[in-house]
Amino acid sequence: MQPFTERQIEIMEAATQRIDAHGIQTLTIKNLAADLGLSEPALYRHFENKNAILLGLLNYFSAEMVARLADVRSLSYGSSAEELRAVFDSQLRAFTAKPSVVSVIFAENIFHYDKRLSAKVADIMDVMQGHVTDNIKTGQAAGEYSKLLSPATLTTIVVGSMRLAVLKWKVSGNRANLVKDGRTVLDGVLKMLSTNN
Amino acid sequence: MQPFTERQIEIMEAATQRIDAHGIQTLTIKNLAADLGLSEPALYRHFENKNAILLGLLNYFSAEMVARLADVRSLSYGSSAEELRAVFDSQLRAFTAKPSVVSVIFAENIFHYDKRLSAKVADIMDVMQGHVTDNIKTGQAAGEYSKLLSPATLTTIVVGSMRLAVLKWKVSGNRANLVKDGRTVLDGVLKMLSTNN
DNA sequence: GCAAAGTTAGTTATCGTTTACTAACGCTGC
DNA sequence: GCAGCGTTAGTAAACGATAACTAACTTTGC
Repeated sequence: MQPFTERQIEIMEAATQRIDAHGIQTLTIKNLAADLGLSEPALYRHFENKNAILLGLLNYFSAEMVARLADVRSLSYGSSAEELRAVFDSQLRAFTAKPSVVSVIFAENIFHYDKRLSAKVADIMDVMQGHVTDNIKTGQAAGEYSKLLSPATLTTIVVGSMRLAVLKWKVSGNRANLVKDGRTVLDGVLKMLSTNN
Repeated sequence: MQPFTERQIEIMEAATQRIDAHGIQTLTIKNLAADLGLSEPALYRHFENKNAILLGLLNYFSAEMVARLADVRSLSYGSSAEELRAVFDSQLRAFTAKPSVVSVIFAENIFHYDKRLSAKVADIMDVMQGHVTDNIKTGQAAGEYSKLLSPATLTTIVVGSMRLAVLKWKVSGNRANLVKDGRTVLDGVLKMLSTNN
């Protein structure tokens, strides 16, 4: 989307960390300014209002994710399963590097009071599901995945399983190894889905 | 837990519906009182404070769910798969009957600002996972389910898939048929998990 | 020397909650 | 059979705290 200034990125990351650590209810301009060691009006030098910070941060993380996944998928893989592993590996590594992002990306409900914000979150979810559905269709066409279930149902199973793995990691206080645990779940799904087990 | 008065239940259901429709950010005493056609202080005749309303509603729905699922599982079934279908059938029917409850039961993040509230939501999630893990262990022991994957991984897959099915229904504005769509996903998982396909 | 980025000191609106009061009801005991 | 009394559930008005935001001034770096 837009190119953000350094200060804007600082503000958006501080907002994300606050939402992650203490919930959106505590995301006030006062708290956010204090987190950054700034006065409240200083924030308004960089964003028009509080909502613009939230919309900005969703656009910021969404753009990063779209670009990164496009990158991952532009490579060539020996099999559909291999590509799917690469996609989730990239995603789970990104979450591990910036755990607080998860609290904002997986947050259909906390932005429910604003159409634009909740639409953006739904949009991010659709991007991931799109990648998975593509992968499943290709894998089924190649005879690598079982055709017992429809791509739609399989997408729900794959994405749902991975989302819950992430949620469990979050509930554990990010103490678990998300890349490893997520890989175990994905391998499990692939094992059941594969035609040559 | 406690037996709630009729008025308390009215208040808790109004709060749940508001969270569902407009997000927790708009759950103020003023809005809630207006929804009920009452004055603000009237609410304090029935709950000590705003937090008690939220804690009360989580306890209220959690108790209903625990009792209902215990009931479902007290019956006897021809197979583990049949029992699992009955558990989720009951759960999805309950969600369909009271769609707003989902927004509050699936809300690890919106209660993040309060330990007691988020612990209660985590607790509710554990109850469901416990039922599923039990079922999977029994099904594996009976040779009905594949032993290729651990009960923990299979639980993540089953519960994760069903949660995403519910979330999709919610995002669709509850327009879809949750009982039917959820059943499709569960049947899909069971098909892959079953030893005699 | 000036634009960008910060400050102090306010604004108005709304938050959760309390105070003080009342109408309606059910139980006593004579 | 009803006066006296306590309880329940409501109200209007106001509380202090805090929300998002702004006007006006100062500092800073090229």
